Amino acid sequence: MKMHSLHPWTIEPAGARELQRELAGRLRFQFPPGLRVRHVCGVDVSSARTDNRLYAAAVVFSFPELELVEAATAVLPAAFPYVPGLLSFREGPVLLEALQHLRVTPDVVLCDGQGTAHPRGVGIASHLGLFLDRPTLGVAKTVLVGDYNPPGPEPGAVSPLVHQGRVVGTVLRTKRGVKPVFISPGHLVDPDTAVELALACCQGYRLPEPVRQAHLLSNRLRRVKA
DNA sequence: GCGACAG
DNA sequence: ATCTTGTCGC
Repeated sequence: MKMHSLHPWTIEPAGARELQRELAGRLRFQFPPGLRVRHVCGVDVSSARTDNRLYAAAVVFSFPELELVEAATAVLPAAFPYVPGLLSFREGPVLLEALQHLRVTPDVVLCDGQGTAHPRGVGIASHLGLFLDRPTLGVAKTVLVGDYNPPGPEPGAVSPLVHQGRVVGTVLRTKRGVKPVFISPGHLVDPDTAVELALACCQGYRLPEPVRQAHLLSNRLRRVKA
C-alpha cells in the first residue's frame, strides 16, 4: 500500500518526544465520511532476545466476514531501544515496510499498542496512521497511561480510560472471564467507531482477529527466519 | 526522590 | 516483547 515518509527515524529519545508533540497536532479523529470498511488489517511485531531483529506481520481480512485476504511480512534490525512512550520509533519502520508490501490497501489498520492513550497522545497506532493517511486504532493488552474501572463481565462491556481529566481510550471486554483490552483512536477514527470496529473483529478470542493473526504470523516468521 | 512504564 | 512446564478450568 502507498504511504509517505513524514520524517526520518534516526533520532534520539529527546528528539523523538519533541517530534511526538508536533505530530499530535496533525491527528484527526473524524472517520472519513462515506468510507465503507471492506478490508481491515492487523499488524504486530515479534522479536528475539538474543538476536537484534524485529519481525513484522500485516494481515488483511475482509469485513465484516473476516476472511483472510492477504498477508505481508518484513524483517529489520532494531535501531531504537524499547522505551515506554516511544514504541513507534522502535517498531514503526519494520511495520511500515510490511504494510508497504501489501497489494490491497486496507480501510482500517488495527495496531498492537496504544493510539491516543499515550503520554503525548501519539501512540504507535496514531503514528502509523499519519504515515499511512488511513484510519488506524490501537488495541493494547495492558495500560500505558490512565485510570479506569473494570468493565462489566459480558463481551462488549466498556469503561472509559481517563488520563489527566481526559478520556483517552476505552477499556473493552472482548470475552467473558478474560482481561479486557485497551482501545484508543489512532488517526482518522473517532472513539466510538474504534470500539465498534475492534469488537466487530472479535471471533471468540480476547484479541480482534486481525491483530491475533498478525501476532501469530510475526511469531512464526521469527521462528523460521531466526 | 518515588513509582509507573504499550511492546 | 521474550524466557519457560505444568496446571487449573471450561
